[in-house]
Amino acid sequence: MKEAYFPQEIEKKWQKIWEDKKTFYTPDESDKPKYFALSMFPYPSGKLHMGHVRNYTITDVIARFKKLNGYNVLHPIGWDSFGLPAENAAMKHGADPEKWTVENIAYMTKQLKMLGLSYDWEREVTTCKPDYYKWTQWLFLQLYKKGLAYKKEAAVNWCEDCGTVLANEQVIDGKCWRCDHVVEKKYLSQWFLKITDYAEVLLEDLDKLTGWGDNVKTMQANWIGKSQGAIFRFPVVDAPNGEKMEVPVYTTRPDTVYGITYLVVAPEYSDIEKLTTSENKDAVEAYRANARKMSEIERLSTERVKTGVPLGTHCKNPFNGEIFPLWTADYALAEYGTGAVMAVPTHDTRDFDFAKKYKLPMKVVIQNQENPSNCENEAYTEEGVLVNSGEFNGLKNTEAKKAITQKSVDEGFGEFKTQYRLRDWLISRQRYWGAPIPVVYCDKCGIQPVPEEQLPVLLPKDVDFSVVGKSPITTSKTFKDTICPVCGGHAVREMDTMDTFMCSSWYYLRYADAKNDKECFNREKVNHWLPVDQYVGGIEHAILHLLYSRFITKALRDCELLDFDEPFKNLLTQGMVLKDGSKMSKSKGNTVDPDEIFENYGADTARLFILSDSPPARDFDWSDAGVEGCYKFLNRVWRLISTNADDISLCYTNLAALKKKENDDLLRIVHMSIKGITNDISNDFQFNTVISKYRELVNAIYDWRGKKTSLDDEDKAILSFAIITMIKLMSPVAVHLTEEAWHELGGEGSVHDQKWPEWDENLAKASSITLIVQINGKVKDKIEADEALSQDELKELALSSEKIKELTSGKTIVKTIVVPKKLVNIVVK
RNA sequence: GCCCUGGUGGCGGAAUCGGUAGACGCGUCGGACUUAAAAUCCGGUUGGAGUUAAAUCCAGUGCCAGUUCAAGUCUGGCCCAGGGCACCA
Repeated sequence: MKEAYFPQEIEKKWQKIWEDKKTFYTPDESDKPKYFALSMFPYPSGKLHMGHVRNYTITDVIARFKKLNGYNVLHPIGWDSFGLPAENAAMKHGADPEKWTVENIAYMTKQLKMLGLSYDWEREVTTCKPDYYKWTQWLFLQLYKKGLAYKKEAAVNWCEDCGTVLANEQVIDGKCWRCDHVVEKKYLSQWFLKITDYAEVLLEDLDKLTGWGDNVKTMQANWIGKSQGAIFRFPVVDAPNGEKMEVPVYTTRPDTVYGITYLVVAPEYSDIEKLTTSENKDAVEAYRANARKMSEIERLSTERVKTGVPLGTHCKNPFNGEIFPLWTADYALAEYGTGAVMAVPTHDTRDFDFAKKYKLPMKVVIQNQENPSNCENEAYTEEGVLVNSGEFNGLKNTEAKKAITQKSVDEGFGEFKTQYRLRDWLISRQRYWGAPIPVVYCDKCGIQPVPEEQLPVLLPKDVDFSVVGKSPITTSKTFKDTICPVCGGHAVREMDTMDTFMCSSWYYLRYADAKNDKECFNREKVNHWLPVDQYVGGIEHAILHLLYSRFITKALRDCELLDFDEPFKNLLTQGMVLKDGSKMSKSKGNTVDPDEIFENYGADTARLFILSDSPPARDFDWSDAGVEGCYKFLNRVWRLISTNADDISLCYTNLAALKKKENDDLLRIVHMSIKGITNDISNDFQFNTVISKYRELVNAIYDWRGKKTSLDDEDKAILSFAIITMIKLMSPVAVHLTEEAWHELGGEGSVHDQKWPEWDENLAKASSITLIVQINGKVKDKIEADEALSQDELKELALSSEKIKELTSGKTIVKTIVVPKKLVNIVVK
């Protein structure tokens, strides 16, 4: 065995052998239990960054650990390869997005292989390839048949910079998630998926996800935004055209209904023109025009002073017969509830601000009996008892909610209503580089889905990427015109492509059956491998990808394509990789190129380091000194093996020799290491402590060896056992070094096909215990003791300590607490 | 405003059950080896008091209370940081 550690040489060699021997390929059939370990697949942006390295290393170690523990592990990888950056690069460099994407995938594949990841490359999926997007289109058609995909004209989020619409989930603080450009509203006819049909079950089933962090679950729950309240319909008393009209409102505060003093409709409210008197028409029109011009950010700012104008008409409150005016104000949102709000200034802070500004009347209807408020300076939004509320006076407001709504139901002008904040998922994109939405528009037959046997609807190649202001796909001369599948007449194709999140919301299913060209996946195979046992990825997908995937899984279950309802059993959201306290980014210039690390230190160092300093869920601060430290440690491990190689034999299973040495400290430390490392991995994948335990073990072997001038056979057995076990324990992390060492020591097959070491509970502890002796809870003495001692004997031992005698002399011992094998606490006065 | 997560040395962090606070590493200081350096090895490193040196003592896990023989860990109240949601009626 070479004396020096040359990672670059070893790593290349083994990567090739593993690939040639298909060491990490996964059969579908196996008598072992299955385990599906999955990283969120990458967008092929060009090069791996450290976030990828962290993500894939974590999942890789999990996959390897499970494999060594007897599981048939599925650990695949693929490419989320449709999307705007490819198209932008095409526009900039005149290249084809496909070419750009394929080249990036090739480069990043090389990098992934350099990292030594145990992927089954036979199952690689690439969302931009026709053999994949054919099935994305097919799934869209199934959703369409189920009534879960529909087209409608609506106000949608438009990013001028990206030249496309965005889903609600892709608008962050009024800006585009990808480019940060301010998002505008546009009225367009677009395709939506009915995720709102699943709002309740998406919320409810969060409880089933015991393997997910609360942070992600609450984020999803907030996003779904369930609230319970009532709908009340208020008759209009003076509609200008004499029509009999009513304005429905949604409220979560039916208990305040006697306090209504006006009503607000959103500027986009559908019936607003019919509700405006001729005298007020001009002012209302001007107000609406102004609201249209404002950006979402401006409009939704809570800081902004509220504005509005009266419509001139009035409604009647069926509860008390009061007449109140109608206003329009942009603090009412057209898309939520009914687009109209009943205003109770005394008990809602927004209504209060508005009423103060326009000097609208206020009426207190809820009172805190101990500390009544007249609501002159602020709204009273706490709980209380109803006043000025007719038959409901004296009721607690929590009870009144139900009673008042019930009355509206009985009298026919209201109902109980559950409302969600979640909106349907807009999947149309006015871009080229995506899966074409498989529908055509026939002059006679209207919207027609493309027949399944005609899939895939291929992306045209004859497009001009230099066009501005429209999708490049519209420049194709071959794509647009087609034949109607129903009447055979002329039809035009849908020119929009699908949101890439549609492609990524089912890719994990395809891994179960990646090469199937007859179906999107075989139902049995998908039921066998799914749900994913461990999913690992960034928190930035807490809502977007994870919510969409949950929805698609449930929808496909309802389409009877699979038989489970949650795709990801356990979720680990890994923290960000930081440098100098902030996220690595090109603009900040604080990135570290993985290639350089591979070149200078090797992949094993990179893998070891990225796991070492922080638990996976927390942010990780990159430090060059830390990398250096890990490299030194691997050198130390290598030296330990190479300098002792002659004394190490794989026949360490010479149990007789080991048995004789049961009290050997090293033997015990090895067993403790196996136990500790196994538990740390099993318990939330605490790889940082796993690595400190590697170091402790290595240090202990060095210490033990340093104390021996010569080794007898029993010593050699212990040393062999220690080093071979160390190699196995380190094999999921230092994948190349351990493989090389395994072979140099004469090991058969791959170290990655061995069994994970087991520990002996009796040996996985020190041969004696350190008894802690406390007085009044403070440590005063430590005594080496036999662990077999009884409680009384421990007490005796503690009291016989000279130090303790001295400290307790002249004092009364009130009580003595003995914790077996650990501690004695003497309480004195 | 509501919700989630976190707060421990100079730094990253450790501490299954309430039972030795600071494992392991980084940094740093001192030493060995060397003509010298690198590499490697050994030792110190929470703060304060104390001593020639030690022994030893005191304080200490964001703050304030509480429960307990014993609290980083449990309970109540607060402060700070990060993240999510938010004119959602």
